[in-house]
Amino acid sequence: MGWDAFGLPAEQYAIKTGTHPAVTTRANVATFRKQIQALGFSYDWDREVDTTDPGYYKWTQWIFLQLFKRGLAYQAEVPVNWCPALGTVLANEEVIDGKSERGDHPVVRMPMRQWMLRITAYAERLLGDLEGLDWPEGIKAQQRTWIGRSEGAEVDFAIDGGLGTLRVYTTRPDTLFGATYMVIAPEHALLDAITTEEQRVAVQAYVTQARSRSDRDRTDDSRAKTGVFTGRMAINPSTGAPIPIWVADYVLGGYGTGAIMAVPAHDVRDFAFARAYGLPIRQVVSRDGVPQAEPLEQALTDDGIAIDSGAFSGMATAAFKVAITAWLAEQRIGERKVNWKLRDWVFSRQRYWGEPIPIYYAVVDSAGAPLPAGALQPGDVARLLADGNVRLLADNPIAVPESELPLVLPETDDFAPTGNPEPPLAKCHAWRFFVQDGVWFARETNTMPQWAGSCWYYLRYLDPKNDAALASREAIARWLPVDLYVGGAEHAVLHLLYARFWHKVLFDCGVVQQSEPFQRLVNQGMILGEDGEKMSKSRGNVINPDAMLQVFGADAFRLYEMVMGPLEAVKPWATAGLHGTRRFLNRVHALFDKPVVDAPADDATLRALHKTIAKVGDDTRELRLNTAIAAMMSLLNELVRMAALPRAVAEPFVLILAPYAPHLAEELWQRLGNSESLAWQPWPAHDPALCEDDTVEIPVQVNGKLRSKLTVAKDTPLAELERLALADVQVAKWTADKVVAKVIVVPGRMVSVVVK
RNA sequence: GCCGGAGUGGUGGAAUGGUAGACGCGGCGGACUCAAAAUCCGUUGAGCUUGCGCUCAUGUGGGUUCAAGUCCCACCUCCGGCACCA
Repeated sequence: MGWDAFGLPAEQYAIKTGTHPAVTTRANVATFRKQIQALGFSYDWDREVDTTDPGYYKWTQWIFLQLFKRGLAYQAEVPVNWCPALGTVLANEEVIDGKSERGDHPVVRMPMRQWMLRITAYAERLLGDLEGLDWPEGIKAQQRTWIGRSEGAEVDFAIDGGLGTLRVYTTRPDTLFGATYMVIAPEHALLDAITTEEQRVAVQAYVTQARSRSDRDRTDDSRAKTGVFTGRMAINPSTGAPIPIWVADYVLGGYGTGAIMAVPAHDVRDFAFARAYGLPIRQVVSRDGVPQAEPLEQALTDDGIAIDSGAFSGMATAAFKVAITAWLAEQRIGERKVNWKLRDWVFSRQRYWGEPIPIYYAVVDSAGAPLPAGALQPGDVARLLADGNVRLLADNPIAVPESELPLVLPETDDFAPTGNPEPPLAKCHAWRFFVQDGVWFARETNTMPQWAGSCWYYLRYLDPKNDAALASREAIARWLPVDLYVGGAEHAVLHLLYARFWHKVLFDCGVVQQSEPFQRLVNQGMILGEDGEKMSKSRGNVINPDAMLQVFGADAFRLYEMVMGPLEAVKPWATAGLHGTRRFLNRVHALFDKPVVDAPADDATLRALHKTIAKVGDDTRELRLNTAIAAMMSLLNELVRMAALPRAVAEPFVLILAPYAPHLAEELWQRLGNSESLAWQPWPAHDPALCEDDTVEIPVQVNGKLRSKLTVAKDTPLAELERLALADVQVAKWTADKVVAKVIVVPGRMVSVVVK
């Protein structure tokens, strides 16, 4: 059991009430632990972990240092959501339509120094290794989309006026002849240089407007595309034709080169833009070598046959791509290029309640000289820093030695925002500033995001008390990889991608021996409210497990959750269904009021028992918990008919029931005279011979319709089955004045007669 | 729009290409009870016959097959995810 207890909710509650997040966390953990224990899960509580425990986050920090040493953790200027009114930086989910979720205050995007993790360095492996994983196709597909590999080419376009070249990325280099204009993103570095004097005012106005637009607005597909001509022309290298360079925010600064060649005839976005601004549209791909009638209704984005493309005309798209990429390389104006949508991971948060990042910086004066210890106190250094008399060597981060981990979060009662974009830890002067070798240093004040602790917790389960390593080599060798990971689909990309990334880094560090952490993944479906809608307080359809436990008991509750339907399915709660599982348990209990006898069970009962043992075993392994329970219900329906209960039936029945209804099963086990818990009993064995019946019912079809059933010995020969089928009274009615054309006999299964 | 998943009785859901509706919930009838609840027994897809039976039925329309809920093609609806990524 693990508590992922750092993060926003505890911190926000702390700011609101003044209660330290550690206190809230402790109380919440105690409540949850009690609830979970009441359900009777077989967790190994000796392996309980808590991401906020310094003994745990020591290793979260240790992993960060490994990332840092490998150049996978670095600093960059990244925009954050700064809310002046609240005096704090907000997470993306706290910002709605450019306003803070709390209080509806304006939020501005401002650049800030952040720690980043270079997950992009692992993009290729994160994509490729999905192949071998036993995961739901949907999750794999989501990860592939998120990683977003695309193949294409980069191409240089000469800018008119001797301004050098503008490089674009395209996945359709074969449409180069159809590029009739170019677009660069508003944040493109060359925009200023490209813009002509006549257009400068218009372009600057557009850029300002684009910047104020939230990401959400910018990516709203339904919004009409906007843009402004920069005044500058470029040269299409394939045709030599001058084409205008526009600036438009439908081109993203952060992807590819931040500039595109626009081919309106063969790209829906370029088509819409060209239409809106009256730009030329030139067809260069056709379905069959013949251009479509103009004006075009829409862009033709499919592959096809090149037209009007110089020497390349007539080529199929795939071949053309190869040919033109080679030509571009030859001309030294382009090359093949693979691009990824995946971005590096912003790894710092301006929060108190998270793992401190184990990094510090030298404090230097305006001349760059170290600040000697002197008689200064940490508070004095803070003041010097605030007044600009000293600064931090932010470009030279220094790792906290591993031997000094954990770097513990300072005790404080002031975890409120600082009122400026600095994290709350900046206010903990005595923690932040320290003297080493006679000069001052300052610690990093950003903390890690909540993902950090949950990225690797499965490793800590292996060896949760180990103080010398995150887990011993023996424990890692013994347990990994995780053979079954059950989790919600909401973690499809972020958590599962981050965890895979860290695991691969640890693999490269030699800490773990497999490159993937979770071999098999199953997504349990969400339980909806009784109204079929997502449970939510505002909707008032929330089911409180505690109340259900009170009324129906833990076993009935567990059983109901399992019998509702397939584990993966999203399904609505129905309290009425709980009556069914409770009734089942009552009936099991009543069954044991019958005398338990040592006499052997009759053949039919024995067969039913063994079939059930086999089915419950198979279904449990395959996580078909609903049908496993149904099978036990069926068996019970047989057993209640008996006057006495043979021990040889009662004991295995209790044992297969135990994983599903442990409380009742344990009680019945004791009533059977056992003093030791059934937890130490092996799964009961089933006799395959008893799982097959001697006589079977064979359906007989005539022309595909069921007409009769034969009850015959299991191993009745084919010829005999055919004879019996044709002799059957019911079958004869349908074959009477017809010709039997064919008889298909599937032994033990079915007889199918075809008549004409 | 793209990707993934799902459409089966009144209802939750079962069904290696081989007897559609297992097992529940609910309903109906009966037993017990003064009565109700609980419990137990029976019954329960629709329709026709109320006889042995027959016809229809797994979102829609085609197809493959002796045989299709299951496989193939086209489409509809719902859920989840992504979405100006060139």
